Amino acid sequence: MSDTDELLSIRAAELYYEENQTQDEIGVILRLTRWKVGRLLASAKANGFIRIEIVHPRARRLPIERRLRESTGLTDAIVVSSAGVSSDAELQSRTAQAAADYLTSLRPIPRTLGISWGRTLHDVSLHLKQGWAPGVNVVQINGGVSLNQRPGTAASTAVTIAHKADGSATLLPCPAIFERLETKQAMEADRSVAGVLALARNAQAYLFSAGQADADSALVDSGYLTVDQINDLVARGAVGDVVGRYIDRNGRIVDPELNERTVGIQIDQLRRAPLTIAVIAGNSKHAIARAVVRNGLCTVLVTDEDTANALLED
Amino acid sequence: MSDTDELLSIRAAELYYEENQTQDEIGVILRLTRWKVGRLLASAKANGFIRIEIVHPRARRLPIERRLRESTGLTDAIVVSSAGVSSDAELQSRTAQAAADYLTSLRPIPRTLGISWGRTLHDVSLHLKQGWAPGVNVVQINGGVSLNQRPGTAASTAVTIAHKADGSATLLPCPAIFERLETKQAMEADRSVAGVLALARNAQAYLFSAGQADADSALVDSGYLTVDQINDLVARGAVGDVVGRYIDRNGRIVDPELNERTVGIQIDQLRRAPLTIAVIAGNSKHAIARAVVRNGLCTVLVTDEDTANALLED
DNA sequence: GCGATCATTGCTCATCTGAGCAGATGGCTC
DNA sequence: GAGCCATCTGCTCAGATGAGCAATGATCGC
Repeated sequence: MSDTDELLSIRAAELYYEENQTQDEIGVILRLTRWKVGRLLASAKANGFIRIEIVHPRARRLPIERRLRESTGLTDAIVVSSAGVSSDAELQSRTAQAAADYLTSLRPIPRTLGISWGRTLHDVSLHLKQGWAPGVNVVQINGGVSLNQRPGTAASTAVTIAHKADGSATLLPCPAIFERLETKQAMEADRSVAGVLALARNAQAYLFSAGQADADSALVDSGYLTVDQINDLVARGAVGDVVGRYIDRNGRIVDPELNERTVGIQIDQLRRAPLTIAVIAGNSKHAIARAVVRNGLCTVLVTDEDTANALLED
Repeated sequence: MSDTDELLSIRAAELYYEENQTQDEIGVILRLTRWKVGRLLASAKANGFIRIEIVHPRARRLPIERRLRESTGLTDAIVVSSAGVSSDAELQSRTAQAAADYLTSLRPIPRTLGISWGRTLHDVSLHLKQGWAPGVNVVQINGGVSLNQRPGTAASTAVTIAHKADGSATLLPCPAIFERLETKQAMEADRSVAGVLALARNAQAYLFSAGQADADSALVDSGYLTVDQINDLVARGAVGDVVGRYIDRNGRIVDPELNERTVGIQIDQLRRAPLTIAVIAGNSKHAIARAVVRNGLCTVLVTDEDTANALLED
């Protein structure tokens, strides 16, 4: 397009979008036919001079969602807009809200829903509305009686989600990671735990988040791992954890021995499940999000715009 | 609007603006009539959820221009968009470009144009296109043979503007500020200077910028004033200078003695002139811009979006 | 419970707008 | 300078959209 046409297209856009003039009226002002004005406006759009943003906490980015689905093979992708977001906390809250919306609109409604725990899922549980589903059995899929007392523990998340669905919660009453393998095996052999794990393995759908591998991890917070241990995992290639298990960028378990001492369903069970919803948001989680998506650990991803764009850049 | 309607309006907006669906198609997806969809979209706009920005160096903000005209009584206001601008320099360049555009489209074309000098006007002179007007006599309206050698001096600005209009430049060959009043009076009495000043007083239009009152001022740069003097002026209420004369927020001369030693047309001559174009941009110039506009020192203001909004906040 | 009032809904109609097409325009080659 | 190709322009026509209006439904005071 010529230089003067470009300038004209900007003048036309000002009159059209800011002054709400019709293309006809603009034509009179700029001494052009209305068809020329229409073409100028189209070219302004095509050149990216017109930026339309939906500024709202619940806004999603459908084009990015589509590109994500196409490029990754996800069955579904939910991408929340980061327009007008100032803090990472706000972004995570928006994403949790979107996950809650997605769960609510899910059809068919899963009879049993396996969930992990953490700050993100706790946030999702808070955003769900009372009666979001008519009865769902929520099953905890990895251990996690928090060692310290804070809101957002595994139990409260599961109970809240189940309660709001007028359903029941089945808790996994044991730590996330045992110090000794024998204790863990003994625990798993116990009927109460084995029954929950069996239920967890047969859940119709899974909802989980993922943590980045750093000192802020919920597993460190809860006292299961030390910062030193995390640093060691990172040195060995860990990008983050999924259901308490640390994986590298290729989706492989970083420390098999540690993995053995971790209670909960295996990564491979997620990989085989038909409906696994990952909720991962925030700038620090790009790496783990990439590992989860690239290695088929989820079929549905709920995330934020920036993380999604990072995934698309591959 | 109800909460669910608000959410629906966002969903509709996503489909309409990001996916280019028709309101009819959206109606099918959201199980609404197309009229409902239209109303939802209208309400999303009315609530400010839809933000449309024109991202282009030449983009202007017509609604802000209109509000400025209405609230200040300016005969014209040109406001350049600051969308996508990263530096103050870029903003000033855009504004200079807009001023050049305004000059070019000015009708009737002024036979004599009085101009001040400074970085901004130099920038304007560079953005003018060869042949922007068919002959204009450009007259310098305040003294300013720069004491050091840099591009952007008073003379080169006037000559460039005149040259590009295939016109002539009349320079005011004397300093901006004299140290002694007697020298200044003697100079003004000289035919060569007096003639230029008479021409300057009778210009059909004026084009000038304004400087903020701080150490970055062009008058300090050029060696006419020291930083200490500026600080003193600021302490006495100065917000900036217009054609070399420092004024306070009420448009009054801050230091009459200094003013007497300053060569050029008086502030009051600007106030009386029928067409005075002020070009003022940048975050540091909000105060002086306010002083210029509120006190009727210009009839046309060319500025940036942020400065304009600052003016509107009064 | 009942009417009055006000917001909401579905509709008609006029206007606005984009797709597609034929003719005009303007370089470019030979 | 003739002819050709690509681009641009103005147009028709159909689809998309907003304004305005009557019907419907909700809400409130009595």
